[in-house]
Formats: sequence, structure tokens, C-alpha cells
Amino acid sequence: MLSFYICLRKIPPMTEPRINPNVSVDCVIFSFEDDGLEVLLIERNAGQNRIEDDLLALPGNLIYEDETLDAAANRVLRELTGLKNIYLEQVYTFGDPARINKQKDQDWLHSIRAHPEARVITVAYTSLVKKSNFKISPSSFARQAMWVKVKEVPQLAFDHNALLEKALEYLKHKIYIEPLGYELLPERFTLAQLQKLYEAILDDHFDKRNFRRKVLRTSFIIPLNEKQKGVAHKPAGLYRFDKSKFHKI
Amino acid sequence: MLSFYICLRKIPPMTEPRINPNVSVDCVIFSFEDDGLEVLLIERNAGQNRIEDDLLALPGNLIYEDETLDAAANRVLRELTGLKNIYLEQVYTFGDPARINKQKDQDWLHSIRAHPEARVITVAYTSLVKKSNFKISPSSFARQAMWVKVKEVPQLAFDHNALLEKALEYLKHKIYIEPLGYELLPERFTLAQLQKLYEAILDDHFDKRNFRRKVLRTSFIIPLNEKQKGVAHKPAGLYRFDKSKFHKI
DNA sequence: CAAACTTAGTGTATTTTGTACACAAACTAA
DNA sequence: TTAGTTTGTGTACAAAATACACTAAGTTTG
Repeated sequence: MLSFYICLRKIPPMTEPRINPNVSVDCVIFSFEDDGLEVLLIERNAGQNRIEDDLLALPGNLIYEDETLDAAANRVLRELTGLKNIYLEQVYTFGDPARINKQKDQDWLHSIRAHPEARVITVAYTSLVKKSNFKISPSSFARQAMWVKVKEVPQLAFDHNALLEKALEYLKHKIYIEPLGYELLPERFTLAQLQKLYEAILDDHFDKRNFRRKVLRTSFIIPLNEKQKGVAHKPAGLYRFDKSKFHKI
Repeated sequence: MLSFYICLRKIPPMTEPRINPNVSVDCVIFSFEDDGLEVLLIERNAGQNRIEDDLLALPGNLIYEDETLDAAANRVLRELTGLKNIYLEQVYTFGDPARINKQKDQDWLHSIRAHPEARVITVAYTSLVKKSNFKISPSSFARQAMWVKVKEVPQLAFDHNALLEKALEYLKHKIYIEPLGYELLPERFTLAQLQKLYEAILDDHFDKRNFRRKVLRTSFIIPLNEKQKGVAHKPAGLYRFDKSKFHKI
């Protein structure tokens, strides 16, 4: 019993972390499927008084007073979707005073926030993940979390369509600077998959031969001595990334 | 008298704008002189109780509740340095809870802020200007504003050295995407000046002939039929930018 | 089991861009 | 007149971008 008591004393007091009412983070999580990019959205849940026909939103929430922005983004993503240990990068900060003024957004904020009228600026984060590596398990005020094709995203809550646009633009720039494949493709992938990924992100089309030549000139995309199996056509060779062979410009 | 009265009624009541205690903006303003980049810094002024040996800082302050972040950055820059109508771009947001905890920063905050202990996240903005186009006239809590060579910047207040680094990195990326010359060079400039600008921003050196060839391949750097005058060597030809001939990638 | 279907994989010619490199010309100051 | 300083130029080679069409290797179907 004594040791149990001592153990209890070592547990820090369960004070609620203090919330900063003015700053939130939102996460724009992309995944790639063969027919394009998808983004992770949540369906808001207003506790008891469920609001029908509410808008989808990016996972996001207010930050705690004692956590960094990066930590907040990770926590919020985990709380709302169950996704853990995802490397997030900051994209842009949105701070229009009117960004939370739409009626539906106000209704929702009133149903879940202590200070629903407070000015909120939000810091957008983004990441690329392999859908299959993560199990979505919504909690907190997300009734559901789901992948939606980027080309089919409807009107979202707040200014979240603008956040999505900015994150896409960020991706496009970034893919020029470093290869983004290892985040999004399976460990072993075909060059056709890689090409489709580039075409999806850059919203463009490339010549197959030139693309292959360019890719194979790099030292970090490495052919394996394996082929696809069970496809109804000539099987493609498989490749992998060697992250260690890539060096930033 | 009547019309005067009516006129008075139309003037909005002089309420102080409400300040948001949790969000600030900071401006990283660069200028280019022949021997490198300079950045605009202020010397803080703690009202009566002047703190000796205080650190230099980037111009920045808390935002008002009813203004956008962009507007706040413009206002703050104007209030602190007199610089007006500068096109600012958002760079990055810094939100470490400990970023304002240095003793000197705390002392200063206590001397000027209503809530000196409040968590403050800051949104960094940057711009490139021609020094000669603007007259610096510090006011508010800036005792002085001054241009400091980027290579000679000392330790700054808060996390402002990190903000400066990030803004420099932003510049380097940006100069690959669009020519930054028109912001920083005189209307008519020599190719040597342009080359020095690129070398300053990218912190690199280029071959003169190759640089000239590359520049002249563009359609937006246009030779004038004029030469430098009064220089103690062969006078260089002058060029100008034609912004309309440049199209983003 | 042959034919049809689907995707993989390959080479060449041309143009454009990058890179390395050295010396004469134009002006001023002494 | 000379010394000093910066401008302005050309060539040869290597690397990268671009345009373009057919055969090969599997599976499915009839």
C-alpha cells in the first residue's frame, strides 16, 4: 500500500492545460492514391446538439498555453483523427478577423468553445502520408474523419479551402526542392506510380521516357530485382528510395 | 455651427483599438547596398526608465483585434520606423512558449505592455526596399531605427535572430522563382550591380560572362542606350526591368 | 490455345542550358 | 603619358531538356 501511495504522489496533478483562445492550428494531411491526391477532413460534432448539414473541416483546434505550435499541430491531429508521429511542416498563418464569422461556423463555435467570439488566427501545417500506414480513429469533437479527393473537396468550414490551396501550392514548390515520394508511395513502387504522383502534385503531364531518364539519373531511386505480380499486363519493375543518397541543394 | 455639429457627429468615436495580447507581427526589412544586404533594426525605448545596453530588435508589435495580419505588419512598420506602403510578405510564424523569456526581454515587456506575461506568438513578414526611397523616422517605443549589415547583426531581442535567418532563407528560395531586382536596385542599373545583388542574396559568386549571358537571355532586363558617367573607369551600360515582360513560372 | 488487351520498357536527334576560361577597350586620376 | 580600374566579349565542351513510336511481357477472353 505504501508504494502505491508513493506512486500516486508522483503522478502530476491532473490540471487541465490552459487553452489560448486566440491561436489555433490546422492540419492539411495529404495522401496519394492511384487516381490522385486526397486530403484528410473531419465532420464536426457539436456534442449533443448535432448540427445537420454542417460543413467538413480540416482537423484543427486551439493551442495550449505551454506547447509549441509544432506540438499543438501534432496533438490536435492525434486527438481528432488518431494519426500519430507525423512529420508536419508549417505552411502559412491565416488571420483575417472575419475568418470565423460564417453563421454555421459561429453556431458550431458556440456549441463547443468557452469563448466562441474570440479572435482566432490559425497556423496551417501540412504533411504527406501513406494512407495505409495509419488508422483513422476520430475522437473529441470529430464525428468522423475521412479521406476526400482533393479535386472533389466541397466548401469547407472557416477559411479552410484557402488553407488547402496554400498547402497545395507549398507542395508544388517543395517537390522541386526535394523528392516527396517516400512519404506517399509504398516502400517498393513502380516508376509509373512515381510519375503519377508527380503529375498529381504538379497537375501536369510528362513524357514517360523523359521522366524515366530523369528519375534514373538520380542516385536515390534504386531499382530492385523484382517485378509486380498478378497484374493483367507486362509487370513493371520495382524501385525504392534511398534517403541517405539524397542531399538537399 | 449646425454643419459643424453634423460634421462632428460623423467622426467615429475615438476609442482606442483593442489589442490582442497573444499575437504580434515582426518585420524583416532588407535593403541592398553595394557591399551587401542590410536589415532594418530598432533600438527599444522603455519610456522613462530607459534600459541601457538593451538589445536591438526587429520592428514589431502586438496586433489589433480588428485588423488583418498584413495590415498589422504595415501599421507596425510605419509606427516604428516611418516606412509606409511597403509590400510585405509573410514568412513564418514563431510560437515557442519560451520565446519571450530572456530577462532583458521580460524587463522591456514589463515597461511597455499591459500584459507582459502573456504568451505571444509572432508572425514574421519580410520585404526588400531601396533605402534611398524611404526616410526612417522612428516613433512610438523605438528610440532609433537603423540599417545594419546582415553580416554584422549582433544578438537581437527575443528570437529575432531566428526570424532574420528564416527571412534570408525565404529570399534565397524566392530569387529562384522571380527576379527580386526591381525592389532593391535603382531604376537604371548596371549588370555588375545586379550580379552583386544576386551574390549577396545567395551568398555565392558567379562568372561574369555567364551571368551576363543568362541575364540577357531573359526578356525583362532591357538595355538602355545610356552609360554611367563620372566613374574612374570604363563606364558600364545601364539596364532597366520591364515587369510586364516577366511571367511567373 | 490463339488472339486481343493492357501496360512496360527502350533510343535518337535536336535544342537549350551550364560551365570554364583570358584579354582588349574605355574611362579617370595622377 | 602612364597607371589604375572596371567593362565587355567568344568559344569549346558537357549536361540537361524535349520531342517522338514501337516492341515486349504478361493476363484475359473466346
